[in-house]
Amino acid sequence: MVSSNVRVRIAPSPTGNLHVGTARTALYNYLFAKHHGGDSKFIMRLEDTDELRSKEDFTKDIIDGLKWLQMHWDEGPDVGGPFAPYRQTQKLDHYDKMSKKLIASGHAYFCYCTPEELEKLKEKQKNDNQAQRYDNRCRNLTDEEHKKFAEQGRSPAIRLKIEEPRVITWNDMIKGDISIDSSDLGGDMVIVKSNGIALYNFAVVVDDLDMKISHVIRGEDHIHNTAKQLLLYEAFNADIPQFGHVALMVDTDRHKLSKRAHGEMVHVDYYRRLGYMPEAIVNYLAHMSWTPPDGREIFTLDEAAQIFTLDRVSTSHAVFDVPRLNWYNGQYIRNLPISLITDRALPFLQAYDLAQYSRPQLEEIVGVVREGLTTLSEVTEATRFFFERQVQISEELNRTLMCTDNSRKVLSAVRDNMAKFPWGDAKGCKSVIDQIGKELGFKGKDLYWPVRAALQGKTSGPDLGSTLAILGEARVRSRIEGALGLCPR
RNA sequence: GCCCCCAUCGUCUAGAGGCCUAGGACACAUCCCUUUCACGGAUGCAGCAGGGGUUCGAAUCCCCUUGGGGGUACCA
Repeated sequence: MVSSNVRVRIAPSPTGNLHVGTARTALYNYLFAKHHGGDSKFIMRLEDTDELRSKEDFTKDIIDGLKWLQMHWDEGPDVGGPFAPYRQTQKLDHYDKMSKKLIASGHAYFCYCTPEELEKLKEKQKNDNQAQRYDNRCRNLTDEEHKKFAEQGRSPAIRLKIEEPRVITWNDMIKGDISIDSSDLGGDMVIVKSNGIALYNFAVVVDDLDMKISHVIRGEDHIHNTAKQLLLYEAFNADIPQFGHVALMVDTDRHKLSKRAHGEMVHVDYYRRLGYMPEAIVNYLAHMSWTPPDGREIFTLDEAAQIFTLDRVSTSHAVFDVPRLNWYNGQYIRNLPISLITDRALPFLQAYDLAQYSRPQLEEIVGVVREGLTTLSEVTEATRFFFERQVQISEELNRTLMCTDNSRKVLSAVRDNMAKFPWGDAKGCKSVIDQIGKELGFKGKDLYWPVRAALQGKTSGPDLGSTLAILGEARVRSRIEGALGLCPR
């Protein structure tokens, strides 16, 4: 808890569902703010100026997803705040006003070039083997020329003058000194489109200024944007925030994680549906490019916030590795309170008749299978035999195991000793089976497998004593009798 | 093409000149525990991209090469 007044933001654009990369960037901003404590604020802002691709469904997915991951913001489109609105499409007039200021101060100008003209310019540059960029041709239009274009009915875009050459430098909080030459920025940049809508780089700067953002932590795909945005801060003669660029997450082929190439696996919602724990996702994402000083692997959001610093964020790409995420998920499934895991498992058990068990029994059921789960969606299959009236025993198992004389002896003995089982007591039930084994002279597989198969429909699964204890007398009796009936003499 | 960023086991990383015969975790393999599957425990496998410097000493600093990634829009 060093200094207060840190104001950071996550600014997703609702052009797709919540991306794991966005989640990680949000996480680093969140941790940074929480680490500084005091009056520090984590802000959520929607960058929806791309009217073609933005959708309300995506907005909902992003907000829900981030909240599900437990990253709560202090200001945002849904909770408001002192610098509302937090949605760019609601600030279009404001951007317009701000752009006119830059024109008045001589930093920006109207550009009447049509897309066709620009295309032609590029074509020519390409043929001449020159770098493709805007040639600043509208920068010094005379009043007469302005009039002429206006009379032709052309509506102008607004461009920011970019002085060339000059070096733009900043000390990146993650990467250290970065410098970019203004000549490599592609010429005077458009800040407002000819349809009057502000462009990304401009809207971002205006918003970050409006919202008094102190630190900008984002993906390194924004490094050149930062150079452009720095020019805008200068034009506004405003204080410049600190910038930090996090290396991207890539796939096993080392390409940027994208919806196009990877489909749903880049979306947080995909993992949510599969039954991943938000705690595990956050832990995994945090640990991806940041390591705590003490090297621990498992930590909560709060614990991470205590010790999070940007100087421990990695400068190089990280491969998004699902097996590792799975390991984290398994850890949390095993160690979070059983009542919580049961709550989360319930949606995956809706196909079953849950009323046949009490809540404590349901917790026991989830408790005995959780050890083997990677994702919670697997709980459906893992617990099937607890709920279904009839257990399916395969042809083969039937032939090779169930219909042998030995198995029939074991099962008959279990049926005849039903009264001896202390239902509800796993250890007690187990010892009754052992007792039966002793009397029959069976042990190991010979003893356990027939019972296991009769009750679970398979020879591997959760602990046998627990299974008996939870199933209870009625279910055990009917399953044992069912199994005996499968191979009548 | 041009610009920028990056470079330690297959993967995530520790490492800020001697503590490194390079540590941990995931994955994988073997063993132990165990009626089974898992869990857990133990062990093993495996890495400083290459080449030059600087230095008594380099994974760590500098340069080059190579490789990888990102950016080059009136998208965000």
